[in-house]
Amino acid sequence: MISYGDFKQQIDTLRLDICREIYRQNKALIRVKKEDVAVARLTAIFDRTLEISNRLGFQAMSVRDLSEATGISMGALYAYIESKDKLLEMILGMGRMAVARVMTMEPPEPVDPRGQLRWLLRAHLFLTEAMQPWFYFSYMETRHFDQQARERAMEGELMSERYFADCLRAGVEQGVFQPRDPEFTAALIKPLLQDWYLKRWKYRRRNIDVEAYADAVIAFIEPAVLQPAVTAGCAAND
Amino acid sequence: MISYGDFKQQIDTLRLDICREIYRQNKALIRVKKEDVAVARLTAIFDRTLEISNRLGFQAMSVRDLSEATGISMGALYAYIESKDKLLEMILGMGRMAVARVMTMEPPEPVDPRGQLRWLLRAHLFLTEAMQPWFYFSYMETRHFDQQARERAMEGELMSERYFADCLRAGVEQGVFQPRDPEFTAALIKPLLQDWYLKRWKYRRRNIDVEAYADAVIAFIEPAVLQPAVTAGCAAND
DNA sequence: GAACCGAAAGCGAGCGCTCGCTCGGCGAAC
DNA sequence: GTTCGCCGAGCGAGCGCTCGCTTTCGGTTC
Repeated sequence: MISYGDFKQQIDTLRLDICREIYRQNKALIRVKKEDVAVARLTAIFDRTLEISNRLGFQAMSVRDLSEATGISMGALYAYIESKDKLLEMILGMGRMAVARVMTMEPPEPVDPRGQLRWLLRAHLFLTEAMQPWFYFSYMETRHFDQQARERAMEGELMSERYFADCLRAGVEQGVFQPRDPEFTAALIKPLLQDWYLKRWKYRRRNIDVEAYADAVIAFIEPAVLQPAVTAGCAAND
Repeated sequence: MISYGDFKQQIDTLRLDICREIYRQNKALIRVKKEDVAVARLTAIFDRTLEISNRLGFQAMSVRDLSEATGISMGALYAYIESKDKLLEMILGMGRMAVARVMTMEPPEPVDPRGQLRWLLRAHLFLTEAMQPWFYFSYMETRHFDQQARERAMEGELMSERYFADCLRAGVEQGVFQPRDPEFTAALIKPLLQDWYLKRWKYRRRNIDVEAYADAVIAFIEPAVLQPAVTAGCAAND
């Protein structure tokens, strides 16, 4: 099973690639021609935006705040972003791309439903840990988005539930999991994963890292989904 | 066990009392003297504020929006609220009072840990259902509060976890619950309860009401906390 | 290497607008 | 007639964004 450290490294490489791709997509609107400079500054703009927004909210962040935080003047900022709204769109696009790429990574080897559930849980937690600012931002700002962006966010939520529901259904068919409503169970799993990036302070003050949290969540979920006969064994072995 | 309908009625009565109390507390700052008029309008101001804020965010709600929604002119509004910030404080105070009063309601009769856990879960869900706009507001706006209000919100979160942790600890001592870290388990229960008021759209589109959600959460949690021997019986009986 | 030049990138005061909030005037009620 | 409550135009501040100007960069000429 992949460790968080390895995972984090992959994500960090991915992030720069994605920023570069966003630059190329929006080349027509960005007035800065030298790609390396532009990508580096765009990345900084995104990072600072997430940081300030997650403290104050995106609306409450003024472009002057962002200018001060990045060290880029007002005028120069608008050479990189078309408007504050488009900045938000670019940031959302960046996160969606990252999620899409990670989710198409296959689990290391074909596994049984229980192993697959564990892999799914860990992968989700690791991803949201590596990109915590983005996930927090996306969760908290959803209601300020325009309709299209809100629908995309809801679809994202439902899609990730589908991964879990599919896995649960497969487990039920193989007799490994209890025959509970898989959609509902998946819906209950989601907030357990989201709590990790929404209330970091709670776990940080208890010195719980993402690996420990993953273990605890798995131990919490499995008794509810595994057939009772298997449950006892599970509770005992970690 | 109390039904949601009964519970909701109690809360509705409580709400008016609390608005009246808030009026009396802030009498010095409110320029309107006739109590009945003032309380009625204050209640309307709170309701409309929650409604607009939960759609757009509190910051994005302009006082002009609120004036239009309540039918009270700008000038008159400021006869009821000292400032937009104080309005936020009053609303937070209202919710805190309601929570405090409900939480001091005793469970109908002394029960075993398992029954008490069920009662706690249902009471929490019913409360957040009856006052969903407030809980949603409080959750989403926390980061915009000043430090004191933020600390109060965090304390509220931790306090409600403590209820669950205490209950779990009692169950462990009596041999009913598994000897897991009660604080951590309580921390995982919290997001399951919060999902109900944070993502209503998800459950509404599946026609799941608060009673059904409570049942599902109980069925999901109990296998994780009950001793395995008892677990099998639980999974079978609802 | 120095001097020069056009293009690229950066700068920040200022624009129009909306925000939270105020205040002088006004009608209704006792 | 005095009091109470309501009204909405108007205030300074701060917002997103622009634009005329300056600085920096990279190549060319002597």
